[in-house]
Amino acid sequence: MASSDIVAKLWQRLQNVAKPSKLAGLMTVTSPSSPPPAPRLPAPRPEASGTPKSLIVGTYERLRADIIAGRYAPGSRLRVEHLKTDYDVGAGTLREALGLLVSDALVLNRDQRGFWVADMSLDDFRDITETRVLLETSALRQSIAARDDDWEGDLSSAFHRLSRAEERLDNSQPATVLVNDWEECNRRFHHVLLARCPSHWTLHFLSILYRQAERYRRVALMHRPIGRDVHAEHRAVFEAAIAGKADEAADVTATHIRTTYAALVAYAKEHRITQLVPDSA
Amino acid sequence: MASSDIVAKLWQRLQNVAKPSKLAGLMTVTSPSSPPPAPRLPAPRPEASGTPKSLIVGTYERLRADIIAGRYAPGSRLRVEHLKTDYDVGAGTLREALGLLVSDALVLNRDQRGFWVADMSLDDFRDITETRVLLETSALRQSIAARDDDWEGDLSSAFHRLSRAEERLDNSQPATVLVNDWEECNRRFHHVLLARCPSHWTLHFLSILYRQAERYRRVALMHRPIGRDVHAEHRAVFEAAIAGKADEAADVTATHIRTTYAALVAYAKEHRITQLVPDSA
DNA sequence: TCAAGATTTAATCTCGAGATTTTATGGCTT
DNA sequence: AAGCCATAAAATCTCGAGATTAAATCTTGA
Repeated sequence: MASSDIVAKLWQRLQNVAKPSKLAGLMTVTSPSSPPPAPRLPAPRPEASGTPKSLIVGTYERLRADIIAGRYAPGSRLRVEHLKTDYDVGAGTLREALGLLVSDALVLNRDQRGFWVADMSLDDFRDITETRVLLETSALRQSIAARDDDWEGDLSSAFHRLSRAEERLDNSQPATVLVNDWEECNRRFHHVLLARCPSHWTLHFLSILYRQAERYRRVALMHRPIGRDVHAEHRAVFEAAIAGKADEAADVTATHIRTTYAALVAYAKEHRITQLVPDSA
Repeated sequence: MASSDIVAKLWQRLQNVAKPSKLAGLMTVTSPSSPPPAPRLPAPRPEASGTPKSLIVGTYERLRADIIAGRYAPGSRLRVEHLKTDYDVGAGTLREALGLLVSDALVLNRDQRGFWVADMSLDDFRDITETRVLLETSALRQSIAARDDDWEGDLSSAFHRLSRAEERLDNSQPATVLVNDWEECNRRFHHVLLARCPSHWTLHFLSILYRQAERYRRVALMHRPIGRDVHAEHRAVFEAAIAGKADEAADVTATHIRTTYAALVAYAKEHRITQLVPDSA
């Protein structure tokens, strides 16, 4: 309840929308029955992309981007009848795209009762964080145990690119394009780190958790840019992994993953105290 | 490759179908483009069930039961055009039901290329087993740490029922109805064990793994009935959990989960040597 | 005899309209 | 004034047919 409230406030700030009334502010996050709150600006349909994807997958990706970017607030309903005009596809197509999002647990679906965006809360983020620590340290140990020359080369490359992206972020104000850039480099670095892990199931679950964490990371990022400490953590993981020090790499990774959570909690508390104490309209 | 081959043989024995030619036997498991191998006997549509479910969910459950029971061989294609007549629903409905199975990873779906039953292999089962050990020991520790009187009562009840089901299986030949009964009791026992674990994500992933393991467990069960050692393991977990001995409970649980995998490997090897060395028709 | 390209077949993908269920609204009773 | 039931509105769910894409077959040439 309380943490969910805090996230709601963060969310509103991130979206730069006029703050609704006290009741509506709560409803937006906690209740599925809120009135349509989102501006009608879905991501454009890319005409000639790399590979010709099906309409379902294309719609799925556009919807996912919109959800992660916060165009649809957590807890808000996703009505097929409305969305199909926004995204310009049939009802069945949109329905299946939503089904894919349900697999990612970004969208929930109760039988005969429609779809809505999964809620966000600090408790949920902590759960995501700790589960990810458990799986990622395990996967990292297995990946390091099976390391080879190719892997070390790929890892060096990914680390280098990430470093450059972090420099760019460090030297400027947080801009969406830079955040997207860093996000991709960060994803790739973590992906390569675990590339030699033989457990497909562990990797599958981690990919789900990573996508979930994306929403929270984005909130934290827009307010507190990447610091040199984060870069130092990446460097420590990289060097330990290359050296084959599995225990050390796992420890640093655990700390690294938990750092984002701690940063969001810290910001949420500070935010609540200094800026959003007056909650009236 | 080799382990996948072994599972294919197990599968054929379980289904009691005439052994196809060498090529066809391999194709059935490894290739998605095999001719329709399954008998057309889908589960009947339950007319008046407990709660009125949507057609999509109903079809999903029928399909899942048929896949787990082995009516559709691993790797075989699931063509919407054929299935919609068998299950007597529209194409869109069947399509969405298949989408739900994709979430469970019991069915795969390549864009524009249709659906097929997920493959089975001993490697995959080992992965499932080890990932489940990692998550379930973690969840069990958290559940025990948060135990209370209600939980102990529920656990005693579930353990009692499981014991009775195991007695019934022990005293008779393996029959499908008894296996189904034991399966449900076993599921419930493990579910109650973890009921106090606060990590929803861990439990979510475990539920997926449990459903996956169901297919493999069923193969092992039909050939090697529940022994008293399995019952002893359940008792050990139960007593340690009630007593609050988290480390002990976790250790026994890990062994318990790995036992099923070891039993299937042992049977597969034995089976291959004594009976299926001649692979010709 | 083998390989590459064109034709045929078959399946998936997509859409719009109709049937069923849920939710919201208004009036009535206690 | 509060709670409950009937009515109305809106949304989900479902289906069949058409468009698009992938696979299989046949033909042609080297």
